[in-house]
Amino acid sequence: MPAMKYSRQREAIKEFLMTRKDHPTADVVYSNVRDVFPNISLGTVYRNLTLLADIGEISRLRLGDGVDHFDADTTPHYHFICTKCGRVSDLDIDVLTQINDIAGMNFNGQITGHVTYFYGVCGDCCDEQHS
Amino acid sequence: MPAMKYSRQREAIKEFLMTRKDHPTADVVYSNVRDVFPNISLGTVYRNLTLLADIGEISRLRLGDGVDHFDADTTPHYHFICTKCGRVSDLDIDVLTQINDIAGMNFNGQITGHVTYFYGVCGDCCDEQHS
DNA sequence: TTTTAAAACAATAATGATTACTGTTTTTAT
DNA sequence: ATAAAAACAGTAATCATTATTGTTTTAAAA
Repeated sequence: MPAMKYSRQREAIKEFLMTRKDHPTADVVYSNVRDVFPNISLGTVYRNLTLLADIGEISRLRLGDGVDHFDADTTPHYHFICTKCGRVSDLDIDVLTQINDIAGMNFNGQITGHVTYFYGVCGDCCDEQHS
Repeated sequence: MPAMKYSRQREAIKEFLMTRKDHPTADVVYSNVRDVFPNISLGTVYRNLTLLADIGEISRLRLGDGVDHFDADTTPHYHFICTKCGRVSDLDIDVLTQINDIAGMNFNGQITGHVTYFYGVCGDCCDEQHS
């Protein structure tokens, strides 16, 4: 495990991510951090996102849309994906630890966690349907 | 929507999938169907898996490991992924419709469904730890 | 049973997200 | 200041998947 050295690029990536709660993808991070570091490369963005995720400072979301999303909020919480506009948002509910136990009934093995995301139509897209 | 014509390759793909309950990936399907159709191409496998999924005869699973898995069992059910060996297995529990309602509290929008998969250590890998 | 149009095929090229490589620059500890 | 290690930019490679193309199957009509 190589010791981690400070880097201005990594700080900028983390800082950008903290300003957003829409769980951007790597290339959204890239195009935004480019405002501060015009020469930053996409590889650097990916490497640092992976690094930050590995040490637990951010989390990587796989929401089944083929692209990784990143979140500066590492506290366990659930996400919602709008099937109309694709937007990702946080849900304000407690973690459903009890479903691990439910799933563990009639199962030979140990269940330690789960990944869940909810889908449907977001508030904005609901409004559009009525206009 | 083009009319679907019969194809022996598609039938073989569906038939292979029905013999397996470990949710194989496209290239596992490919290498197995090749025993019957040595000239079948990977593109044909992908095209037919997508086609079968689109008409609801099979389902496509995105389990966050970067590879699509396929399942001939289209009845709604949950999956478990072993963090040791990567094996995917079915869970025998009812669908947790109530968690959609829980998630919908304090949320501005309509929640119509969820995707959940559980992880942990499967029975076989648990056994290995004690030997 | 030929004919014919559409769908499916095999082969292969292209795409898109992500990771790996390479030679140069930063960081940080001596 | 020096030097070793980490990080960088730039770019090439990888991997899963999708698209293209010219040929073969299918299925239905002539």
